[in-house]
Amino acid sequence: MDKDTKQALEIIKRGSDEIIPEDAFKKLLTSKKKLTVKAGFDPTSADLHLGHTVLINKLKAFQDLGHTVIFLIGDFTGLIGDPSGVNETRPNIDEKKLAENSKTYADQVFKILDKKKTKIKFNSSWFKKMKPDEFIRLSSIMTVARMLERDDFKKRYENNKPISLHEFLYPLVQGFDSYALKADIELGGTDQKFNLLVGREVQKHFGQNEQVIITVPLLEGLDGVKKMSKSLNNYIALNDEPNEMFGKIMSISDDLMWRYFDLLSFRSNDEIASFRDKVKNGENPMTFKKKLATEIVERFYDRKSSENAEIAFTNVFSNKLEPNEVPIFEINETSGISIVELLTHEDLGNEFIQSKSECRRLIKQSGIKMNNKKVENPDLLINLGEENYFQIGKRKHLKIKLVS
RNA sequence: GGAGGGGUUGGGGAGCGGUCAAACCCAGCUGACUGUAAAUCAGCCGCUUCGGCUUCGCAGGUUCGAAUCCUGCCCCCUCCA
Repeated sequence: MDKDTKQALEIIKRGSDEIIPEDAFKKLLTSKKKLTVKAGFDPTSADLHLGHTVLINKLKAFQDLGHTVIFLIGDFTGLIGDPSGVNETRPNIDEKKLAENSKTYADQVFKILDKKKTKIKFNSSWFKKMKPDEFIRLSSIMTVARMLERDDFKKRYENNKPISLHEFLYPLVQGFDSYALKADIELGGTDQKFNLLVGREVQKHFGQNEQVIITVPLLEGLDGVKKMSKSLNNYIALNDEPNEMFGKIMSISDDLMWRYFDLLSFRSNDEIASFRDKVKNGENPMTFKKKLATEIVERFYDRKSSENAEIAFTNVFSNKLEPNEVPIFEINETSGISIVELLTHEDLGNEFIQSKSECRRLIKQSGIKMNNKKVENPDLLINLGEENYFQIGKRKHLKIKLVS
């Protein structure tokens, strides 16, 4: 194996979980052939988050090595919903929604991938044409017993949780995509392993070379334990505002930070190793967490935004300064009102405090500051003409002017 | 078609005539500590004019009193065929 091939192998291996079969992969690399690398995404929800980008980053690595990347939008598979790792049936989604999501997906992905070098495909384009008899023949490749071997299905079956018939079709449909695209390599999350392997079987069944599969780990969410997902609300969305994105990254634990470095940063292995050393020798991990946050915000926005986000973060949280941009609200009343009434005023909506009960609770727990002073009396009267600066907890800041 | 099981506050899941706004766990929120860390600890976690009020799939009913019993309806699951 020559030096370039070796290096390529190393790049692809970083952060990857499994390469199956690895020998076949090495052979592919050695052949110097331009490889077709496929990864599929179901546009089942509108927003991508950083967890999804682990895979996209890997695609980018292939792209940078000169291979052909196919970004497959599962607008057909989306009708099924991938059962992988899921404990219950996914709801079906209507086609219109899928189309909308597909578009946002593509937009977000090309903040990482080079659009010109990427092929976008929709699997509806071949499945819509497929005749029912062909589809049935496809489904005959798999057996029910095989499907029930899968952990997720097995558990559901044992626990008397429903498994819908269409969920069995998912791996086959995904596998057929590989055949339709003549994929040499397919990437997926570790939870996709079964589906990816079925792809090999489908290709074999139709007399095609079997793809090599590469799995990448699922990124843990902000809690550091469960996988990042929207439904667990532990995610960083690609379209989170720069300050928010920065703040969320800063809130992860030190341990998790290294995981994020490995899977999300484009820094070299050597550089990351040197960061680790420095922390081990007593440097503040925050320094490096900021580097990570800056790199990622810059990837999805630009240099300026990421710098501003860092400054804003340091001001508000380290130096406890008032943020630069505090929203100001003007509220009309005929006379002075209590602080509870003010903060729960309908003109503020539900963004800050949900109810008067919650507001009183917060005051009791010393969670509300007015003009940097702890509020202790829920009946505190705010007079007409006053403009006050409120902090609700650590994160919510606002100014309210009471006028007649 | 038949037989069972079930729908409880964001999720999971107790409760099975009063002591229930409803155990417990998770998530979330606030405070202390900090590097907005994480971990930990403490408190909170339906609404309220703090008297109460509205909640336990929906609609009725029995009772002094129901999430708990009865009737009907809707929804979900499993098994047999």
